[in-house]
Amino acid sequence: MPRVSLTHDNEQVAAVLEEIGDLSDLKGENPFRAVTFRAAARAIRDLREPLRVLMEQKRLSEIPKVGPAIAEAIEQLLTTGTAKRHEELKAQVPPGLLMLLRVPGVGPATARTIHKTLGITTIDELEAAAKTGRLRTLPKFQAKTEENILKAIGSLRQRTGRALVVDARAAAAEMVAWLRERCDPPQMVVAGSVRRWRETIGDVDIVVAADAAGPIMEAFVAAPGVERVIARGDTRSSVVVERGLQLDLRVVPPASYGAALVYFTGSKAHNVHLRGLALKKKLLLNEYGLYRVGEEKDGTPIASRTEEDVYAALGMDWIAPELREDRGEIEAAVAHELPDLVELGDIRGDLHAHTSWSDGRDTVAEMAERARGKGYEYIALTDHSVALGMTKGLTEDRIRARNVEIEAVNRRLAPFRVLIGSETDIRASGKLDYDDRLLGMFEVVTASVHSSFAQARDVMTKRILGAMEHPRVNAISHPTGRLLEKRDAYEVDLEAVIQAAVRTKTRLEVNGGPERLDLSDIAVRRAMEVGAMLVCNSDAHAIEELDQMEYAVATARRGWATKESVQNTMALTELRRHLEGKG
DNA sequence: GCCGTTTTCGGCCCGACTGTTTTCAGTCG
Repeated sequence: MPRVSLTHDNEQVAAVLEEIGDLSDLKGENPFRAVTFRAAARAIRDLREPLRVLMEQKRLSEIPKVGPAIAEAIEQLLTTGTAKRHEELKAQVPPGLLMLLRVPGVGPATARTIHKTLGITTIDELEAAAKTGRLRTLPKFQAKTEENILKAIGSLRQRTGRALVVDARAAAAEMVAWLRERCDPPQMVVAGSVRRWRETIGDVDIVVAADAAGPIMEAFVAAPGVERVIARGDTRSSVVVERGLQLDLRVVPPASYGAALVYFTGSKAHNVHLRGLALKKKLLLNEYGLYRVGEEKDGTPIASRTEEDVYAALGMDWIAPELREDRGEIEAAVAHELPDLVELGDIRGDLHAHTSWSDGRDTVAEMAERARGKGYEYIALTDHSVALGMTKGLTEDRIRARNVEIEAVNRRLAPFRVLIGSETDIRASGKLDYDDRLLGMFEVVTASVHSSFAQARDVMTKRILGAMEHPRVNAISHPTGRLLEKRDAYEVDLEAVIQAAVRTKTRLEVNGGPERLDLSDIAVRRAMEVGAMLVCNSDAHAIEELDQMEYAVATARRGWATKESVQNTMALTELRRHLEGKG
């Protein structure tokens, strides 16, 4: 999974180096050259210093995989914005071939073949060729391959082009910081789907309460990073920033702040339902306040200043933004029966994180110290099992070696506790990647699917259920395997998995990786209905990513999860009792 | 392209899986 880079520069450079790797592959150059460019990109994402500083201090060559050629490209990128090597490759490789790589199952070799023989450079052309059976004329292409490519294109098309919540939050935070610095409005909040923690974001809504809108609008459209101004008005402006993300700013009078917040937080369905409810009470709700019908033009609102006021005036409890999807939260609020949602502060530890022993960036000690710094009582370090060769999965010898390190850290940081964990692969056959003896070496085992995503639904379901039956498997990680805007969930009978979670006391993970959020909020809701237990995890591969717990908890909240339903809200002693018995 | 020596070029985290093949290339993680 790509990590969040330290700075904007670092991320930009990493992205270009990665693209050089792809282009070099497409051109058919020495494949190890591409490997190196990608490795350098990864090393840059792992950096803890800005590239610019390293360049100024002539220390670029200290970065792993950065030699003379890549250092030159980095310098060019940082000083001129482009790299010679990148431009040359772009000129030599037909535009569009890069897009073909986005089709799962199409790699550089396939892309090259279909371009050379059929002249195809776009996904549309590829789809047409597959539909008319022309792909079949190529060597090593049969009906099945054609079918797979069509399926892959189909799911590619279903993607919405929405931003991941992590990217939208970053863009929103940058803008909010800028506006605070320039104008410091008394009240400002990011509303909309960002505030509701939806898993993907269409656009970002920022609501500000101020008497004079002029200065803040001015600052908004002049913010760094604004690529295009769509609209600039007295109460509302819209701009487009990087990657096409749209930011809307609404300025409302301070007296209307609460009502505006309700209105701009949404969801639309929630608002429609609320307004309908208001009408039944002969009230009218708009973005300025709650009024008696007929008085909205010149009357004083019954409520408007805070959200709490507005909900209370409608005879209901305040509703957490994560619940505002019109999925029963309004009825529950009227009946004063809203769930007592789990909160970030309830989390006592993280049960899924990686270290440099497998594919993580940071050491056991660094991960443990950061976890302790977050106020946790424990962290399970769950490095990968052997099947994931690419991730340096742990052999028995390396499990033991890692244990020595963990024990030393535990002595030093007590009473904080590092739990000896494993993220064990569930292989295509359904077999776990470690035998029972090796599994017995771990205090926490989370099992997950990382291969053969295309298995038939019943095969995949059996595969996962089989793992859940195993007495040493405490949890199933990212149970559906989806990558938002990138890869669909695999076919699996999720209802059967949720039922099995209750029966076998296996926990279902809510994975906080912003591209996963898996289980989804919908599935969490179902798990709550049948009484399955969850565990909220960061799946961190670096110390900063421990903060991804926030996304896991938000997703659990969207699924109405309570503290009692999330296992890692337990204190260590209680947790240990559960782990021994399973669960 | 980079690395680490076997100091001047050979090897490059590698295993599982698929779809096409009778032995493997390509993709994925």
